[in-house]
Amino acid sequence: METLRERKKQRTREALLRVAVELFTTRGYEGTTVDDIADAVGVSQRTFFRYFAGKEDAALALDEMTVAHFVEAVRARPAHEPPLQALRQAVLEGWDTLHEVVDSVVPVERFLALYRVIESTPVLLAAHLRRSVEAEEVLAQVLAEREGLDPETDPRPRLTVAAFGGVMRMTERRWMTDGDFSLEAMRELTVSHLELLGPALAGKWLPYTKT
Amino acid sequence: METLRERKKQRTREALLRVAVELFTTRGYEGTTVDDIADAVGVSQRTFFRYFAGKEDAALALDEMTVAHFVEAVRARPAHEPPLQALRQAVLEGWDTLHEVVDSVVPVERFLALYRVIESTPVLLAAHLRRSVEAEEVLAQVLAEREGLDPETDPRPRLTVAAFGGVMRMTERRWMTDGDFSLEAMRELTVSHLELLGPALAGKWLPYTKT
DNA sequence: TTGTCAATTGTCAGTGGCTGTCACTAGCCT
DNA sequence: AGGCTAGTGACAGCCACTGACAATTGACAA
Repeated sequence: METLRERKKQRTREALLRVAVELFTTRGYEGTTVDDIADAVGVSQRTFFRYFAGKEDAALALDEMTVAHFVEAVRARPAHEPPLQALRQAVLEGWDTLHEVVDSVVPVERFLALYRVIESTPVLLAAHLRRSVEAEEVLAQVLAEREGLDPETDPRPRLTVAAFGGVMRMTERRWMTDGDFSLEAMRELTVSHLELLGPALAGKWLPYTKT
Repeated sequence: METLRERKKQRTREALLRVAVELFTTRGYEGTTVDDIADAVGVSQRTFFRYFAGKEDAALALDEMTVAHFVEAVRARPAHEPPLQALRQAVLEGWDTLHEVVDSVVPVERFLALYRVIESTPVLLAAHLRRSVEAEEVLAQVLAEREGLDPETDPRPRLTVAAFGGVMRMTERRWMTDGDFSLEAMRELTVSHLELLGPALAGKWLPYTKT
């Protein structure tokens, strides 16, 4: 077990994160000041900044956890799967097991609400995109290892991850704007987009028939 | 011709932009305050904010011009070209004619230096990515029109643009970090990446042989 | 030309994110 | 019990950014 100090720290951090998410999803990101969060938790503003690098960091902490979770899922995929297939399966797994990562802080629904805030707040969206791109670097490394390649000389790992990442973020955006805001809908969107990717990139487009 | 007032405004804006780029590339983005820029031009800080939405906006103004230029290049591509081919040609054209867009403010080399600053400054990179993603929405619309499709029902335009965009940004990053910082190198990287995209996404990877 | 109107600017005051410093308190360890 | 150290609060200060108002300057008609 841990020392009392560490437990206290953990509790403070969690309280800050929880309150931050609560306020961001109710009053909006810009409508919430760091003082609001600190006051609600009962600590000084200075203490908030000791736990989070910035307001942004608190808003994206949960997102970062899910990204790490996804990367782990890719690592855990059987080695015989082709790269794109491994990414695809890992994403679907990631969505299916979202609650395992997020529930310790807030219920999944609250996280999804936060996601909407991120997507609709320019500065948060920007930061989110940057982190996604950073994650791609890690993913490329993972793919390269799986295939026994060096990403510095063989561009295919990074290439695959970049295209895949582009499609995933486009899927997120459509998920937000299309009406259905359920994990099931996200699953379906993901599958159909990944299936269409090949044909869409290959030369001329045949007439499109929705499945 | 225009009124004196408009010419003055134009000159002020251009002076601000030029000085901003100058300072960002020499002292770095964070190392430059808005007051530095305003003082160097001889206007008040308030005036700076009347011409640019923020410090960020000044740093990315040139980038935005090149993006618009690229979108136009896509629009101008012959209708018979398949979508991905049109994007590819337009990008290459865009790099070849960079000077036409940028020279009116600063020499191309200075712009390339600014690009490095953007890529290496987290907050700027984030904003740059967000703008790129916004541009993708426009591009998807353009592709859809070319093919006579509705992007709301047919995901292929957005899909293509998303994958393409991912690859392009991955190319930018590699361009920065690989040694050769010339437009020619960028051209070659672009071509080789786009050529490898198809094979990289298709199932298992064959042994890679550099061309 | 001159007077009126509108656009542009500077000044000032204030908010909010974020950081450095320093004294103080509270858990830890012998 | 008492010294050590990690964590905290209070305070001062920087910088990006905004609203409000007054002063200036170009535009345009009488």
